[in-house]
Amino acid sequence: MGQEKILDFVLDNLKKVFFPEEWIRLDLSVSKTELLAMLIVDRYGEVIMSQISDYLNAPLSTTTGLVNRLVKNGYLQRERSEEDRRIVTIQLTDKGKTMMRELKATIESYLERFNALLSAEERQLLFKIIMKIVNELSRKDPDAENHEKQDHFLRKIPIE
Amino acid sequence: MGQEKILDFVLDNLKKVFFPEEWIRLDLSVSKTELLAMLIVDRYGEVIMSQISDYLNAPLSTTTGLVNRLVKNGYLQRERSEEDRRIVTIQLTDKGKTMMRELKATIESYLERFNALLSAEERQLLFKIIMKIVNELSRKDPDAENHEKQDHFLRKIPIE
DNA sequence: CAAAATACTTCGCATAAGGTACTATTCGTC
DNA sequence: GACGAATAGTACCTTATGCGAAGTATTTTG
Repeated sequence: MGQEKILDFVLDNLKKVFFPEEWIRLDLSVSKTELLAMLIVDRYGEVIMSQISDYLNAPLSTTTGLVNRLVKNGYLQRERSEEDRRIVTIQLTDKGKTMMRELKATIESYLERFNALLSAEERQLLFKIIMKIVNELSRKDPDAENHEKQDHFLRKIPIE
Repeated sequence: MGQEKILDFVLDNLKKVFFPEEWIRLDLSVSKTELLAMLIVDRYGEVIMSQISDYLNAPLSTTTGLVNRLVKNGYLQRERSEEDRRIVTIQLTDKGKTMMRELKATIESYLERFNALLSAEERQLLFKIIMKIVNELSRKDPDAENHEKQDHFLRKIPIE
């Protein structure tokens, strides 16, 4: 397949790239952004509003609205911190925890489906290639530096 | 890397999956949906409103608003068909064509960057793997059948 | 030729996202 | 320990997007 055909292939599949939620069958009751917010809460157990904002690269005003919705719909709960009363901490409710469990189960079933398609060598090489590409992409990312300076958190998961 | 670590890796990168436009540096002056509309116009040269609606899986009322914006901003032009005066045909303006050219150039430069990272064998195997995964994903897609029955268009690009 | 179907548009509403201004609390420093 | 600056959030308002329902114009069909 030549370079031009690859370009055509990419263009024909740009919709899938732009709207992955349509082909990844995660029939979600929350929006993509809401899911990401819940994800970060799930991964840290408890977060503060600013951490969600940082993670989403969104202003606090946006996060307030987002969390309002998730609280109203029973996925998150707010709590005013006692040590620093400016701070509001956010946790998952039981309903929220259940949803995250289901999300993980869905993703795992996808991973298994893909794994089944590939041989051990293919799997390994694919992993290597993905890492190369991820590194290449983050290398030229100007956010990389800006972001490091004043982070509320950001944990790096060491791979391999 | 074990299955669980892969899950963590996926979860940690879910944001990149959900919002690819943030790491694909396509500083766009139009929204994702608008870009997709322009893409389909570009690929067919001239389309009708219903074709855009079909492609976007959106009702015509949505498409009208979308095209209004793109016309107002000078990317598209409307024309009433003479053969069937109910039909409105859409084309790219020069400004729209320029934007699409730039989009393609950007994507090509990404492809080249990735290509440079991979050996010939890696490239080939990656292609094979992508095809396997794309096939697997589309295999279980219920839309696949529904869509075929009454399409305004939909061209399949034969790969390889 | 009248009724149905097609291709769109208009209008009004709902939601999401973000900017600006505001409140409450804590920190810094004198 | 008091007062201004900084921090953490919220409230309010505006804009953009998306869609349903109803309406218009044109073509098809029986």
